[in-house]
Amino acid sequence: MKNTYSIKKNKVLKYILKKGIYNTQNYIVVHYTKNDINSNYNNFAVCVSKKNGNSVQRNKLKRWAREVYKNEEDKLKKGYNIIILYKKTTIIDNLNFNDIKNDIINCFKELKLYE
RNA sequence: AGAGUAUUAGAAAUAGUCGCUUGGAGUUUUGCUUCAAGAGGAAAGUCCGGACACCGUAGGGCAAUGGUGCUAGAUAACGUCUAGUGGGAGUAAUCCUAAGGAAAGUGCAACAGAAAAUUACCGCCACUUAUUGUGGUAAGGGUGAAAACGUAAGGUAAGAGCUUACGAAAAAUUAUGGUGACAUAGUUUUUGUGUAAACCCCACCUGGUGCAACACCAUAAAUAAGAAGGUUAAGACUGCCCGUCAACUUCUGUGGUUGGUGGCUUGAGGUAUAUAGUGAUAUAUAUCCUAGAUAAAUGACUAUUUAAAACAGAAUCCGGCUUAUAGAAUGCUCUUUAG
RNA sequence: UGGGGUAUAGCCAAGUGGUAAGGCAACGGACUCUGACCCCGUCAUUUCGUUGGUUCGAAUCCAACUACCCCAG
Repeated sequence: MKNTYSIKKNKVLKYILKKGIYNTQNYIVVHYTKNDINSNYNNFAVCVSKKNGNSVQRNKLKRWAREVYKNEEDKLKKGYNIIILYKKTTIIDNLNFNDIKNDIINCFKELKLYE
């Protein structure tokens, strides 16, 4: 992930979740806003709730989301803050990597984040 | 066939594409290339014990609080472990055991029952004023979770460890064995309810906070005080000059916002062999260096083969305990059946 | 990372070793022309989050576990 930075401040996350535009799929919610500056980079974060399982399953969900973002990074527009949320009802037992991948790609398409 | 116990490992291999963290080397310069390494038996719960750091303390002791509680040993230490003793479960292998003191003192023991610790309701016996009385007695009845050693004989007015025989338990003491807990045997005395996971007594241990500890670097706002400087259109002493104060600038300091670095992984380490020991473990020699992230790395996909497989993710480190755990493998032991 | 607390009927909640008070709700009855208020009665029953232990006896004492909540920074 060359041109992205991770979001570290709690204030920024809350601002994006309040003011941002979002779209939902079966397992995933994506929020985004524009950056203040006309910049060449994106800010990115993944959130997994504690209701989604124990730490192994949460870690795996995070890795999947980061993997999808890494593969789709070059096609995206620049200058946005993006957050990927998992819904509280998603459980890892019935899921594959491809389900998550299709969800995220559909979200990005609906939000018109592709160039 | 069934059971017990101890230990081991806890998905693997090949090829390809993309990618993360740390370290080394190279190039070049802050990027790239290449090489190597990269989660567990419980990393979990945070239930104990330590290392380490800071605070407190001259050094030590007593008390309080809290904890532990058979013996000997191991260990840095422990509430842990090993080997035993006593008690309990099991045909057995084997397993379980907070297991000091109730004869230091206090408290409690509902209902029932006469009585829950020096007790007498019914009853038995004697005397009698002949009964709804006095005295003796605790064998029998009944209550209860628990009732003042058990059985038999003697004895007696009736009875009673009152006496005797056999047996049970406790205390003291002697002898033998054992490092010791304790065991065996004998003598004397006694038959004194239960509860300490109720207070308590006895013995031993115990200062507090915790890596978000702590150290260093840079840094925001406001600023007591001190030192130096000497700038001015400027305030005061003072009308002017010098000077001093104030103000100004810089530094120290105070204050503690934000970010970073260290602490951070070579250690009560691992592996192998030998020796000592029943064992936990210890000693010696040789050899090896095996995660160190910071919103948190160790991953994703494709193809082939075996397999269909759990519980589960390091966060300062170490020794234990407890809890979760698919299907397996290996060693030893016991019981039953058949040959 | 460290520390603390709670769990009792559908809901709220008392109960400090001797067999679980009370209120709301629910159900049944009574009153009323009908409904509400009022009145009477029933409802924890192998049982106090789960498991095990101490005790004659445990919601209560002890240990381990589960779920939820709070605090410091």
